[in-house]
Amino acid sequence: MLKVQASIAVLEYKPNRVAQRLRSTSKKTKLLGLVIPDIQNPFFVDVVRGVEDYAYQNNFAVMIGNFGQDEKKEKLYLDILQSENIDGLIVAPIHGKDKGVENLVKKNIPVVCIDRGLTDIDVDVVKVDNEQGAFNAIDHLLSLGHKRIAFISGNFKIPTYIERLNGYKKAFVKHGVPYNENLVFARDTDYKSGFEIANKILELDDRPTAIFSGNNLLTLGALEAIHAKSIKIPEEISIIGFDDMPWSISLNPPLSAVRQPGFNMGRKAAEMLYDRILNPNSKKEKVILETELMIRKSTIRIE
Amino acid sequence: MLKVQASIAVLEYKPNRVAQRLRSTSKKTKLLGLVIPDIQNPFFVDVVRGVEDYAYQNNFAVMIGNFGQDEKKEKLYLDILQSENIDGLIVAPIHGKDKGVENLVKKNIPVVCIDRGLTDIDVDVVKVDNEQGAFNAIDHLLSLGHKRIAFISGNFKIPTYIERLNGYKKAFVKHGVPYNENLVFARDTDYKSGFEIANKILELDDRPTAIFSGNNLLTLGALEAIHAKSIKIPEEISIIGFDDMPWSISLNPPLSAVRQPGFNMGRKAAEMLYDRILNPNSKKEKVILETELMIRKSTIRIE
DNA sequence: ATTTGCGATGTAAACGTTTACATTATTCAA
DNA sequence: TTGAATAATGTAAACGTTTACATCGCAAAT
Repeated sequence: MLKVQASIAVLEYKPNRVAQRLRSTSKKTKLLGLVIPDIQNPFFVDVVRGVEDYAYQNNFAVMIGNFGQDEKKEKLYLDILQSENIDGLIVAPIHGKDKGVENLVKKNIPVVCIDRGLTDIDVDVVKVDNEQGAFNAIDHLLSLGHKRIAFISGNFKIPTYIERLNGYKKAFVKHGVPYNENLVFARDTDYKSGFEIANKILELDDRPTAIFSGNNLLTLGALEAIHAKSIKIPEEISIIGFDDMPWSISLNPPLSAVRQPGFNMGRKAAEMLYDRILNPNSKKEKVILETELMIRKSTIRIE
Repeated sequence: MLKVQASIAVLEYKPNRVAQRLRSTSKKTKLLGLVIPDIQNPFFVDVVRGVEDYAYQNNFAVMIGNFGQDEKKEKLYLDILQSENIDGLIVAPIHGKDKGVENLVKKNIPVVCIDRGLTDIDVDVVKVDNEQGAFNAIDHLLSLGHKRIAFISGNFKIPTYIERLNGYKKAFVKHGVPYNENLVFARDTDYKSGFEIANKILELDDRPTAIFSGNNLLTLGALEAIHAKSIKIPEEISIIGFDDMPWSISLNPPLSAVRQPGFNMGRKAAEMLYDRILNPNSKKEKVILETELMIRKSTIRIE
């Protein structure tokens, strides 16, 4: 063994990553940024795990920022990560015209968007076929005879929810059922919104026979509202949610849901980011993954 | 306005955090490390949110490592964070004799332990009264007339689970019911373990009338196993879990649980870490927070 | 007008690496 | 044994700050 190598071993020398990152020009410093809207949402936890899985295998460290749909907070994390000299960034932009993310792309910092793309600029993105996923859910409900189907959505500034709304509408068209815009409600993407919107829906004069909720947390909030009013699922109201969870089967009742492959999305995004770092000028890639409709016990046929 | 200040504003100059961190001696660089066992566990997500909440308010960035109870992975993250020149670290050590964490403490790097302490060394820690929490759960079950109460635990190398076991035993003593060690099962802390152990329990000749599960994920796994066998909760078996979740009320049935204040634990840990950074030689602090017993519908009196 | 005081600006070294090159040591063939 | 080739080691500058100190400019006081 060489003398230098031997000393490295003896002294347990570990290079200082800060100094490395400061000096290094070749992108070998190995730090990824990951900026997500809501770490309480199990879907994004899966994404984080996917990213982290790839990062770990490839000796990257990951710096995570959770912005909770707060635009200021997102901006701060973007600034921080940039001034941390990250090699690249995986981000779910707060909305389709996110200037903060746009700027990073323009500065030629490797960026891949996850769950949602950017409308005004060409960027790598890995997402799910939201329109098809929502279509499948509503198609299922309509096939079961439901006509009044409420949609608890997140904010329509987020492209994901626009796409899900499109799928929702398309299914109505297919079944020749008129679409009623009074039945779509959009607010935040958290538990509380789901709870509150569901309460409003349940108090409607002509109560819908089914609810389609736009994400994990909205579903869970809606469930609490329904149970609080002792309304029976699925006998009195059907519900199907976007996003599946490992424990969906243990909910009351076992929840029908549109499954997104969160872990794979995260992993794929990390892979793509790695490619982008190595190859900054290659064509931007759009990866659209499939959803899967999980039919369990929260949806039922009505006459 | 001064000329220099003016130029800073005009050019939108943002200091490079990497260079700052490299040079700075005063601990003003503002980077915290956070190392947790399982980001899929909603309890730790709450902890992360608490830490992040404090960090955001105080302009710290947080670098998160999720080690999934993999000792090598934990070691790697500890090394990485150290060579990132973090100002301090919040960590849930993989077990009570975690040499990696011990070393950091010895090197005088500010460390606060969360959820679990270290047995061989004096360190700041914020945790919950696990013994009391488990005692309350088992006391509740025994008061309801249960005598055969299985315990689905995590690995007993983790101090948390030893403490929970102690609470379990203590409750038996109080009620004068003999404690049966064949009813305590310890493996990993994840969903799968909960599922598998519950399966084993449910196939026991003299099937327990109640289950106490050691964490969130174990509970959820156990629920799936019970439902898969179409065993009715609470009529045929009662279950109570350590860790509450926002959606516990929407589980089938609404879950009785021992609530831990995860968010507050995270926040408190971040505060303590900040103090420790500012004041490296002050006396180490132990903060023990209270749990709360949430009685819902998964536990029932038997004759 | 000159001095004093203090805020603003300037300067150089240092943090621990990488980069690019120069130098020294070792190996192997002739 | 010599020389060439190659491996190992040495050197200096640079990355973008902070630190500590020196200098400058300007207002108020003399």
